[in-house]
Amino acid sequence: MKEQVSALLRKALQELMAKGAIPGCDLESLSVSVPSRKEFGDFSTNIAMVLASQTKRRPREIAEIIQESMAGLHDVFDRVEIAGPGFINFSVTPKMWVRVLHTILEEKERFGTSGFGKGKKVQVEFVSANPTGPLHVGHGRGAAVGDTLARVLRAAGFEVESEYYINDVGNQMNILGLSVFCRYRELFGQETPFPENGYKGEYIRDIARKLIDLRGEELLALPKDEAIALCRKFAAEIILDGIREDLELFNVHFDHWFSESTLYRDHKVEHTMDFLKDRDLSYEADGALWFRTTRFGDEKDRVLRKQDGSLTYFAPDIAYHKDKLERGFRKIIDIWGADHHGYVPRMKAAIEAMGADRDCFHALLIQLVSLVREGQPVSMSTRSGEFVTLREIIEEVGKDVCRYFFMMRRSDAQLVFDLDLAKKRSDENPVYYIQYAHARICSILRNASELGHVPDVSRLEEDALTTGDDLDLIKMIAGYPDLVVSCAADLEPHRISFYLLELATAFHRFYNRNRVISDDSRLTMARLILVVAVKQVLANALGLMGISAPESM
RNA sequence: GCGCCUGUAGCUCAGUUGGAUAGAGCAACGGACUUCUAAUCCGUAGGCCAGAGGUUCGAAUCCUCUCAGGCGCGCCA
Repeated sequence: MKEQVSALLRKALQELMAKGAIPGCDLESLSVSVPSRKEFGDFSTNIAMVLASQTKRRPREIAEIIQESMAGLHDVFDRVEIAGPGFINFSVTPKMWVRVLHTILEEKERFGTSGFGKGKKVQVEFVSANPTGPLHVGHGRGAAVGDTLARVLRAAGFEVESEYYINDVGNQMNILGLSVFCRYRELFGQETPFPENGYKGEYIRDIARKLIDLRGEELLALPKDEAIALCRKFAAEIILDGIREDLELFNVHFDHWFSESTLYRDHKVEHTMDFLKDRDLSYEADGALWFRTTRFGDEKDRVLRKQDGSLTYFAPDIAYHKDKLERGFRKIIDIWGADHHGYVPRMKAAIEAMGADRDCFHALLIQLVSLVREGQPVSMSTRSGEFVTLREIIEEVGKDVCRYFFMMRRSDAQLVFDLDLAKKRSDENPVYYIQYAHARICSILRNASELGHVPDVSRLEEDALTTGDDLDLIKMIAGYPDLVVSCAADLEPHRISFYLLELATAFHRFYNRNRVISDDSRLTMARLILVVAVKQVLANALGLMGISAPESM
């Protein structure tokens, strides 16, 4: 609808400009918005004020010219008014609004999708936790945000690939192997000093036990290095399988799992190092190899190869992102913990060094999640192995609640996860509130069906819905496609959760003040179609968040 | 010391990227079930948008400074 209004306005402006009645300007920046107050109509534009400020003419004078040129569109607008300093406000006719219902019922689960992204290839990489332990709540937030964003971008017409980067190379993997080996030996009564920086969680013992089930005491006889390597491989596989299961349980699916080790296997790290060297973007100093990131706006150069000859984490990461570029992604989105924010400038530098536009890379930073139970913070620390896993939370409060709660805040704001609230089945819990709206509609439809009322769009009469309550609801769902676009454009998927809450509120209000099924068969049909449309939008938006839309509760 | 993020109602937070009289939810208070699911609704109250300057027709939003909190500033990952 907004698009239609925008198009009509654009057409009117073009004609006026051609006649020289108003100053010219590029129509790209034309902004049509939904005003904050109902009295200001359905849509509003500030174009007259923008044009006026460019030419020192009075805004209202220009507004009047535009108003006049659009006054004839009676089938679309009830009113075109000038208000305030020079806003032009449009009120769309009820008939036009009712037509939106046709669109929704025809498009069904496709309603809200658009061609905004124009098929541009975009990659969203998220979670990417090291396979050294189970996913914890922090990873859960990244998973919820990343998966929702991927779905949102897809709906907005981007060609999206979601990816999990497996850090299966490097020191932390050796420590993992060593940690498991120590527990393994302990289980045979061979006391072994546990590494200072080892993984202390109980899951390490579980893995050691599984290893014993499979291989018995075989490893004790092997050379230590070999035994540790075996432990490492075994542990990584088990942990990664666990991560996959947890994500599946969380309704998060990846299109692609990318293993860091393949970068070495395929010599991509090596080639990247050569690439930088050939362009004089790296140099030797103090026995190390440095990348000239300062050429691309970083505050200091960064080490690629350490004095001891081993690579930093950064080196394969550059190769990884080079690979992303080579795979043809025009927009690369990485979702990281906020504690990695210092890493953004050097990654942008790397992107630019590889000849791409630095703005095609986006790092979405996810802030900390803290858990609260009975008003008390739940203590967590990864180091000591005392952390609450994602799986525990899902099992305690349910997948749907969990996904919603992680999306209740902007991703760069800290999140307090209230476990007691999450389990409450009342109006305080937004998830049940929203799902209840969906279930209620399903119930109405069941009752209607028993009475022989079957929603049929072809029998929808355009003047059957006239009350403010009916139209408010239509306007709300009509705005859904714009919401999806704005979430995709700004990479802010959390807005979906707020929209859902507002839509559910609008529906519950409607329900309490109006009857869908009544003696008036014309109105009954129209309202049935209206609630089917609301149900569809609720389901579509919940779907973007990976949350179920129950038929009954 | 330098850099990034945050500061909006008693609490938790939105605010569509500069628009009109700043909005929700919870908590508080008062109401609504003979009615399609009360896991619901309606009403009341609640504000120096941390503070001070600046930019302009117009600022919670942009710029500068100050204050408060969080996080970074590894040849860790």
